[in-house]
Amino acid sequence: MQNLKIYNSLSRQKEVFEPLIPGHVGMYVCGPTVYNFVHLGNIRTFLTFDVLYRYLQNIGYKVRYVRNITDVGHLVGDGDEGEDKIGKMAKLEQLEPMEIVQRYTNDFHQVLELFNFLSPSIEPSATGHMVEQIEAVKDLIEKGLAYESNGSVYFDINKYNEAGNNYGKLSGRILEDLLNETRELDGQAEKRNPLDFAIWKKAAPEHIMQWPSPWGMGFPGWHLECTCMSAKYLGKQFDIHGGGMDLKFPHHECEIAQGKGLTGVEPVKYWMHSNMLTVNGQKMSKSLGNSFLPAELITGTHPLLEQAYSPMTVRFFMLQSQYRSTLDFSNDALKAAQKGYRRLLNGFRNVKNLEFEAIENLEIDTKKKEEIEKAILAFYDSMNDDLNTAMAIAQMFTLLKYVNMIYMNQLLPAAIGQETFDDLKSKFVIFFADILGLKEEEMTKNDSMLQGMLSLYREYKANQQYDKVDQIRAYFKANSMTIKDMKHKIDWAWEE
RNA sequence: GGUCCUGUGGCCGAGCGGCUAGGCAGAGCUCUGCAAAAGCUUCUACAGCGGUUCGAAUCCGCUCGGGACCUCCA
Repeated sequence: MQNLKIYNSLSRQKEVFEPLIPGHVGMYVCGPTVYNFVHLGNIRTFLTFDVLYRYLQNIGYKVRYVRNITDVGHLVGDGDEGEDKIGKMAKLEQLEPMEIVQRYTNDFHQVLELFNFLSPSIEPSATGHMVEQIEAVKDLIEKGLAYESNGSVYFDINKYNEAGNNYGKLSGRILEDLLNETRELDGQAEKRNPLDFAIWKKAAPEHIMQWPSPWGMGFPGWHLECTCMSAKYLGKQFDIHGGGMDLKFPHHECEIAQGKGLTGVEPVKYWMHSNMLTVNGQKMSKSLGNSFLPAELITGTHPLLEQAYSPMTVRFFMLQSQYRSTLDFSNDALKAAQKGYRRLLNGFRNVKNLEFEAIENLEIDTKKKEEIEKAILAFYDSMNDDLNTAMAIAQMFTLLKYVNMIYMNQLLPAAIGQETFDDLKSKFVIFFADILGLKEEEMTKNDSMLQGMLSLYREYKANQQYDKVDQIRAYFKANSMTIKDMKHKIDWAWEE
């Protein structure tokens, strides 16, 4: 098996993953700003890192996964004079800011559960780390990398670069270009350089979220929280930092500058960025009005949706592409994913009940045995190749073929040997549930009732009462199920 | 305008110098009361034009199309 390789945005190439501390991984992912519902585009990013988290653990790493909640400091609009997002919603909805935060944090957690995301090890919030952030601002001023101006504090990019750093290296920006493109924004007069960014903002009296600081009442800049919280829980240097592609600049660029400025060392070893979810070729975003909320998806109520899709269908759909590619959302693609997912799911339900039966003098089918073993290895190789879940799923379908053949009595377990059989059985479950994080969703289902229906079916069929037989099939179909009428037994499956 | 990514069969989507990815849809076969399920077989590809190479979907150039970022964004 190969080593895990990760595409590092910093070097722009795939690198062999070597954690700073052998056997341990520190991973930080930018969480949501909880001022509104998370949409499907957000979910794609969290999915990428959920799978990474699962996979790292599965191959034996002890992982500390930190994902923050941004509950202050993220401004609305282009300028630094914009309103705080939480504060704005609080005014609109006439709620206490913390009510807004709580409401959307709760929603976020429900959504994560719906899509079967594992909880991070630590989920810190920006407002819970005000002391750390104020200390960091003080520290940066002392180091000469930040300056106060009219109650706000700005990070001094020129000073930072003079000290031998390179602001812009992550996103490939050139300082001069950035300067030429600087827009006319309010508050620029306070800055020594238009590119300097706020690490502490003075709050206007009517601003509802503000804290006392050595520079007066104010609130921290958006980029600062991630720097402080990642350093606090993962150390001044840690392994993986993830987030959506659209956070690369300026957010992650600023994080590097703050981290390096504070500690003198490169804060992150591997930067990972997941690509955007698009709708008709355009980035899904709230401002374009083409974003779906999870609730709209499950009920199928959004105008762009032809039907409802379950969370696992969506999870599977997203996993069929590689995280660094854009993924286009469409009804046709979702429908295809639904069928594929249910087929795999039926295999997952069946594989657990397969049992090995030794048969003497049965010749081993070497070709099949080898193909199974090859597919299992290929699954790991695919995951190791920068989390190529699309390719990993292709291997799952190869394995599914054999699961089905055994289940249908078309292949005897003994023909592939006990070892390969056991491996097929255990790995299929691990791949499906533990690594890809798929699961059986609760549809209307009652096992003992189903078994009763199936025994009636069997009886009617034996008596050749085909009208009754067809009737039972219709009941199943009405519940998204289908009867599998096989030579050796009768069973049911989710309709694909 | 600057920086970068991208264009694969009916649809989605991997691959990124030689080896049929895969899923969905279509066609045929086996099984079946008829079906369904499952297995088997099978049809459609690499935007266009040049170049490099023994060999290119994969590298290079140009043209055309799509997209992202450039202080809201996952």
